Amino acid sequence: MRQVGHLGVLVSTGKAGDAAQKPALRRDAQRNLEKLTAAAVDVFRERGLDAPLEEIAQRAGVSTGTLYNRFGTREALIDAVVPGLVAARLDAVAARAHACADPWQGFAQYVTELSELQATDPALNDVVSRRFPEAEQLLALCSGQVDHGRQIVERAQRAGALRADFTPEDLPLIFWSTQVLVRATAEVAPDAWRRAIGLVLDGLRTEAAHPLPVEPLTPEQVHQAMLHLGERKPR
Amino acid sequence: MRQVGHLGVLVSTGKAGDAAQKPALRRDAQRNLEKLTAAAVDVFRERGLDAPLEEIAQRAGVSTGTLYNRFGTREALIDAVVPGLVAARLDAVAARAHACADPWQGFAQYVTELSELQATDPALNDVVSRRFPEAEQLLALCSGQVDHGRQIVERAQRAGALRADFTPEDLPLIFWSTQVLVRATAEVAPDAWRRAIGLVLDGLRTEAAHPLPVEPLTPEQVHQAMLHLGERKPR
DNA sequence: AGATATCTTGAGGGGTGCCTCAAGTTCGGG
DNA sequence: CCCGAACTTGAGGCACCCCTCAAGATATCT
Repeated sequence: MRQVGHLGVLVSTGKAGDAAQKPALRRDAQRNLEKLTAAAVDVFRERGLDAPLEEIAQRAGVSTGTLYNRFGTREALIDAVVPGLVAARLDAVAARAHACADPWQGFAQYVTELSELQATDPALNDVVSRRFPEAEQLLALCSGQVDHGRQIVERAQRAGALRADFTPEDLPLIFWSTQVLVRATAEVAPDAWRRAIGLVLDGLRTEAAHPLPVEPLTPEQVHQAMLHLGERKPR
Repeated sequence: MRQVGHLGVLVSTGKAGDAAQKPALRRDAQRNLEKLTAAAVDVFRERGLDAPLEEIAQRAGVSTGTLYNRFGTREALIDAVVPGLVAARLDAVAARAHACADPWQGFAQYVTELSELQATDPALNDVVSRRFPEAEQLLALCSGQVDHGRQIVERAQRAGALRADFTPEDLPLIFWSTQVLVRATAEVAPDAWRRAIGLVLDGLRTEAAHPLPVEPLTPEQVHQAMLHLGERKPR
């Protein structure tokens, strides 16, 4: 029973060229793997990261068994596909925010553009508002984005524009709101989220600040909450 | 084929004492109906209005067939049960808001207390953020609540405290946000929503107002959006 | 070409939940 | 006490979706 470990792709778990070289897929298997990742990209973009795996297999022209052979779990597939799908756009948003001369402007633009991505791309929406703990690449990517967010927040606060009691852990609150708003209004008023973001931003300026009733979340609480956000069950 | 119409309860669809008197349930059937509504109250409160009907039947000690005989649809059951479950508390919230001497205070308290109910009671959360178009009683109740909301908003605006470009149709945006926030943080930081509400409220004061990027929703759009909010599917 | 390890298939078993209907049970008036 | 109408039952069909595994197909090495 050779444990191939459902990797197949980028086995670079440690230093390269080590003992356990990649077992080298058979050529047909390699083709299928490519068809699968391509299909996954399409389906995830259209339907979000909860899309039925059966649809991905079908669109790749392959049976679900093959999908499970290649990637053993949904999250492995996500990890193989989604970072490439979202990394560039997320980085670009953070970069544009940093490039903004006015720190408040940079912050506001960051929040707005991220929400815009959420509204446009279901996969990205899931990336921003949920967490897939088995998806290491994606996890790393997210933690990088969290850093960007923190810097953008801190810069706006140093400039005295963003209220001082705001914390980077408050950012997710905003994106969670956008998530549900986008879902609710996508087919009826696809820009409605802009209005909500506008209202919130006005509450984030230093001049607007009134004391807040409770402490911010800890990063760990944010993480836990994001895990819960994917659950299907009412309770 | 006698069309009894899945009513059984309060047939008062039109003027009473008319032709189609209530067919009068058999005594055992009446008992079952009572057990069912009692069970539905419990289950809806614990799990929200999407709770499996099978669980309600089971908790009533009755088969699902009986449940479907009495109420033909989930919404009929909701309509029979939920108004009594929420009306008093919703009215009380609105009344307290009106009773507040300071209009801004009244508005802020209204938003806060409604969110509090959302956080506490899954059934109420669904009532506030979704719409069940077949549930006439409940629909009527909601439209009454909308009126209350509108009055509270307008009073705060007349007092110059609430920004003038806020509309009653913006209220649902807030409650949708609370909905997702409560779901995400219930087990991790059950008061987190208070922080989000605090931030939003600070954006709603007249002094905080900056121009908003898009028009408010129409009441019809709000209605449509609330219909969508219950959907299971990613898309 | 033959042999063998690798890969694919797709039916099938899980689980959740909705809804129905033929057959059996119970009520309650006569 | 009897019988028909009213009521209940619960297995079974449906729809999703997950994941597995024995059997068959295919690539690659010699």
